[in-house]
Amino acid sequence: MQDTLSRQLLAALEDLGGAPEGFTPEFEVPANADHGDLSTNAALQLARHFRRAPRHIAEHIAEHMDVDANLVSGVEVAGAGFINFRFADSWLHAGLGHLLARGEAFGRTGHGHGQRALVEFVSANPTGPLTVGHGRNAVLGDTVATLLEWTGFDVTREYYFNDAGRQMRVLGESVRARYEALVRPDMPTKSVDGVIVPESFPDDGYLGDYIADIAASVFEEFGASLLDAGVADGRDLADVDIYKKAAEKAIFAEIEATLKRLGIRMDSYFNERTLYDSNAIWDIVEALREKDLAYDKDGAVWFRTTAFGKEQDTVLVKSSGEPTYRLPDIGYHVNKIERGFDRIVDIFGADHIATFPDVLSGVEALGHDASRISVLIYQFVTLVRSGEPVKMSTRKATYVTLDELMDEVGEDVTRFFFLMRSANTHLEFDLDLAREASEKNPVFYLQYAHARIASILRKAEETGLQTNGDGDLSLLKHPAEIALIKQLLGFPEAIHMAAELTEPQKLATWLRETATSFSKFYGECRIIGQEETLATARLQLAAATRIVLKNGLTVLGISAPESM
RNA sequence: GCGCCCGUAGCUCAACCGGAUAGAGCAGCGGUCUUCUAAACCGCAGGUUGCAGGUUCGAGUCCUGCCGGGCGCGCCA
Repeated sequence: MQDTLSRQLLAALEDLGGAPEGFTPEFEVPANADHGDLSTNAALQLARHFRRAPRHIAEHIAEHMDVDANLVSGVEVAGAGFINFRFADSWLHAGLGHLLARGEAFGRTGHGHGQRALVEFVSANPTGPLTVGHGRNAVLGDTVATLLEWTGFDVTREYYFNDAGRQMRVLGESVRARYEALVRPDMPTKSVDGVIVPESFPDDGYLGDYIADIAASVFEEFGASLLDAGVADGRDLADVDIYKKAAEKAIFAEIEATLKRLGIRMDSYFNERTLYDSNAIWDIVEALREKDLAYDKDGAVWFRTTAFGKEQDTVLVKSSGEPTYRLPDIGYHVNKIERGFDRIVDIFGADHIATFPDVLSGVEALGHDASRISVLIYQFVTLVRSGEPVKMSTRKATYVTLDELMDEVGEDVTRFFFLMRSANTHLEFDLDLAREASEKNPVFYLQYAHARIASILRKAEETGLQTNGDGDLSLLKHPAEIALIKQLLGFPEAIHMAAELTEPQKLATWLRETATSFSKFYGECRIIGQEETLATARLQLAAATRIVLKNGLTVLGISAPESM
């Protein structure tokens, strides 16, 4: 539609001497329905070029545009020089027919056809259960991935983790201490952050109950044999591996189960260690040295981030010889590009805001196209309990787990809760009001509209009306019907916009408008009991609405119930 | 101190690369079920878009400076 209008508009400008090279008119859907269905500010933009009043140009265009009456029923000039187009009913009816024919594929577009996308999200090291904060990450990432799939990309969902760092070692030591206490119940204890722990427990160890559970499973498998083997003093770091492995396995299993509850399945788990094994990170250091972007100082290797506008250079390799996280991060992103992904999306918490530009600089410096990488930053979720913010720490186990949240409000509400707001605004969640709040959650509004349509279709079938026939759609002329059709036909664009901007919240907002539009139609236009041809046509409009709501909810990962 | 994000109705949030009269929900007030699901619908009320400038035909949106909140600023990740 826009392409057609665009061509006709440019043609109408020929008598004025033509539009400047490369000029493309912009169209938008006006906020106010009085301003038509599609509007362009082209005349305003061209005023300077033609040295004429915008209104004058607009009028010229409106008069000289050769529009197809089957597509557009009206062209009007308004305001300072806007040109407003009104769609012809026949075009809307044809669109509705197309929608019904496409069914559950309606909304899918081919923008990304033939391209591969990688969405990296969650990426929590397996040191404990997923928390509410991880939930926001997981739901955003999964939904962005689905949006990209709907716009034609071949999408891979990837989870990045590191099981070789300090965090994981401390985790293993925590498990080992709990295990020791199982073998020797009389072992001395001490207190860490107010929790009684075995004496050998690390001071910065993980305090959650799940650590004891993992220790118990190790004890079940090995009995006391690990101590008998002479590693009981707990000072031999090599042996911590057994505990670490056990913890990693158990925690990953739990994480996967939690994600599964949310309807999320990862396609790939990427272990940071891969980058060490392949020597990739050391190749990067050398490459950066050659470009004079890396140098030695104080026994460490530094990255010349000042060359990219930073105030200070940053360390890539510590004087101990260990890389900082920045180096593998660069390596990881180069790896993503080398794997051939055209579009790469990272989902990061706000604490990464300052650091990922370094990574992009590194990728760019190594001669790769960093513009393929986009980063979705989300602000933190603050939990409020009894009016007080809850400090969240995985180590201290003062978190609320994602599972607990789902137990309380359900999976659908959990997903929608994280999707209904723009990612870069702070999210405050009052646990005491969780249940109450969930009943007011707009997700029910969407599901209700869907269930209501399902009910109508059931009832219509009982009445003997045709629910899948070819009614005469041109009978749909009521303002509420026309408004609803226009809304429904905007679905592919809503998906595309949400995907393009990586803002799933746009789709959630759009779906709410759709449900509202349907409610108006429902209130004003009865179906059952009307003259049969009209009833059949309206039934098809209802069926089309159901398709859009179902597809939209599916993209968001939320169920579309048949009844409520 | 420096960097990034945010500031819109009493509350929680929208507003599609700058567009026309800034919109919803909740809370408040008043209406609507003997007919397809009232988890709904209709109406009323609610605003100097934090403040002050600037850019232009036009600014919630872009720029500058303040004020307020958040997150970072380590040879931690």
